[in-house]
Amino acid sequence: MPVAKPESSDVRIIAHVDMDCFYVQVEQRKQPHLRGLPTAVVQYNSWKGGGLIAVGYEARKFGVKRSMRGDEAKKVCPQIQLIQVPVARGKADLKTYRDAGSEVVRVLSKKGRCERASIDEVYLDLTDAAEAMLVETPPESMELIDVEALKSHVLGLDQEEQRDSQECVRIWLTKCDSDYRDRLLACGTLIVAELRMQVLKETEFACSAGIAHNKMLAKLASAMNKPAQQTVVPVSCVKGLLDSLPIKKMKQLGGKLGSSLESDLGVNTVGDLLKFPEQKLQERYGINTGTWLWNVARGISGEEVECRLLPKSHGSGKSFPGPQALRTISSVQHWLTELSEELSERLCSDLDQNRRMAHTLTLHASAYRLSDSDSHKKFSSKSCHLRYGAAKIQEDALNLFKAGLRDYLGSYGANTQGDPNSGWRITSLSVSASKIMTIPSGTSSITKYLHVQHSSCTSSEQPQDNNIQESALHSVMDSNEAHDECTGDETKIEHGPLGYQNYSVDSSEALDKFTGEGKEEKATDICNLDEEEGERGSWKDEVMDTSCASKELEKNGVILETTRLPVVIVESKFCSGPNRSEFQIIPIEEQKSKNTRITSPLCTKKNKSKDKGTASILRFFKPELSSTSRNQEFAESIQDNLSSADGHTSELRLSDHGEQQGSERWNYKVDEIDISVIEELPPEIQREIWSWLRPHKRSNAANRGSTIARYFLPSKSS
DNA sequence: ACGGGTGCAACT
DNA sequence: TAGTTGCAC
Repeated sequence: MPVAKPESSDVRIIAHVDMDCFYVQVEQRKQPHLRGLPTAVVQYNSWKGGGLIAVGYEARKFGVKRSMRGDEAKKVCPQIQLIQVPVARGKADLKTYRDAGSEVVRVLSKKGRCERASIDEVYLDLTDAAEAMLVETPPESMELIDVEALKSHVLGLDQEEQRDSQECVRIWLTKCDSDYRDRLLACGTLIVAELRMQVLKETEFACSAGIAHNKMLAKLASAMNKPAQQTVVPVSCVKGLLDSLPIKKMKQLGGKLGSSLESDLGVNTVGDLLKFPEQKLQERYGINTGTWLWNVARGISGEEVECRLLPKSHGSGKSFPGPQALRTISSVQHWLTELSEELSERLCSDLDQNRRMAHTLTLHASAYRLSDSDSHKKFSSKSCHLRYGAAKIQEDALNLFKAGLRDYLGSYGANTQGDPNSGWRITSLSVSASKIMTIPSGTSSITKYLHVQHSSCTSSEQPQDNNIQESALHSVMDSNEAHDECTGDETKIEHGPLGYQNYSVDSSEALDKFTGEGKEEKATDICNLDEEEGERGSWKDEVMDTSCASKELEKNGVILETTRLPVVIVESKFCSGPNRSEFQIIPIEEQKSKNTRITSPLCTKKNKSKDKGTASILRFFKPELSSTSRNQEFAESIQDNLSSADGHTSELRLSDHGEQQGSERWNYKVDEIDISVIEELPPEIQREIWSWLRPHKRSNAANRGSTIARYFLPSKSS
């Protein structure tokens, strides 16, 4: 349910930019001969011609609608060009469109705060830019106003009836005695026109935009004149706009809530909503939603434009309708493999391009039982710590699925052994990765980093918010290395040739769910780091703790399980410059400072006693191995696991045992920026790192230029 | 047997 | 928190 946020009294200039039939444009750019032809993008051409997911404006004239099947579209528009969505791994692959969306964001984010709202929509907060323009070059001082701005639709101007509507707009834009808010809006209009032209020039994509004082109105406006046009909402016409607007047109009211307003309150337009006192709305829909609705009726929306250019999660899913429903574990396994591979590839790109890592893997499924056809859905989603590498994701996803299936079949006690025809069907599967966090750039001092990180984390009410951390980190980061999430998507070049390609992560508590123990048992596996402990634990304490753990590791040879020093090896894709150090320590932020679950063998007797399997990473640490052979093995390991998917991704799958424990709390990565940071570490750790890194460094030229980095995490045991 | 594939946010 | 639900494109 929507929630009301107080609207600040300060005037804001917000734009909503919406790409016109985006997928179609992407295809038309790829195949220019399609331009001007009725075109639609379709996925899965097999059943009834596939489903349309985007319809070009030429095709719309024929009555072609989104959500038509390809066959229907052909009926109403025989000459329609149906372009299929690319298919990879047996499923639709939207990468092309995602990447095209990033191109647009790159242009739009140059001016003002930018929020990527979806694959083809962006919100901009242009307040600062508009204010600056009003001071420096107000519209009335301009000799020439671009025609694109003059083509704007300004609500309330009656320009549609005017013969020279552009002249009307010019007058409106340059009127210097109008309301201050309108004057700012005029500046926003000019800025947005300019931005849209830039988007067109740099990407060849046309877009529409709405310019208003808040997101809600901007969004509303952007849809009013399409394609390739922009609409402005002056304050004075808000009421007129909303009065007769069907309630369901409002964002968030297109679903059940909107229907409820219609049927329960007889509200058909936003104007109708004005009659209801806030209290009445609250009584019916709760305090938050009630207030939100009351605000909606008045065009009030305090929602901020978030500074976010990158998605907060990645998912890969597929549905299996009707007869395609999956009926065996092995078919589920097959599809989970496909989905996991796609997800893994996207995670690797994200890491590579944006230095971000996801921490949670979630599996969603839909199912039904043959016995009762009403049993659809309710296949509970399951999540676990995310381990990188397609094989691991697939393995974990399968286990999550099995857990979900057990839940699903639950009391029916049916045969869950995966044999066919045990009465269940799967109609959709998806794997997704969330809790994505930016890896901060190198610091000159791990210690400093930790102090800052620690305090900023623990003082934050919102552990999810990494802006706080980011800004805190900037204070200790080399300025030229400062990494701004805000521009993370678009400033990769500024990160230099560095890129993180692949790595294998430590371990995860994922699988302990599936080892047969119930939840009670699992609870004992988890050391909750409560707030106080988290804050008390000093950096040194934590490191010492880890170094002790790492000794234990040496003894029993179970690195990932016995030390809370999970290792990540990262191969740099662009690791180019000969002058560039190959080894990097980069601290990885971990946002959760409170209640972080640490599943370490040091705090669980169960884990101590099991997991005797040897991680393959260990090979690199075995003292009897010469450094050369370690290098060799390392290189081989990389090669062995090279994934050929796009020719420049590869995956390291270092450890492959199924019962890993531990979730990182703090991670530090060895970075080229300042190798001396290693010297800040306790001697035990230093020795281990150097023994491992030095040979590598020397032989690196012969070693395919791999950049290697280790993450390790001192964490305070409870 | 379906718009599918994604993604977000609030709620519990 | 993990898991659910709703919404949107």
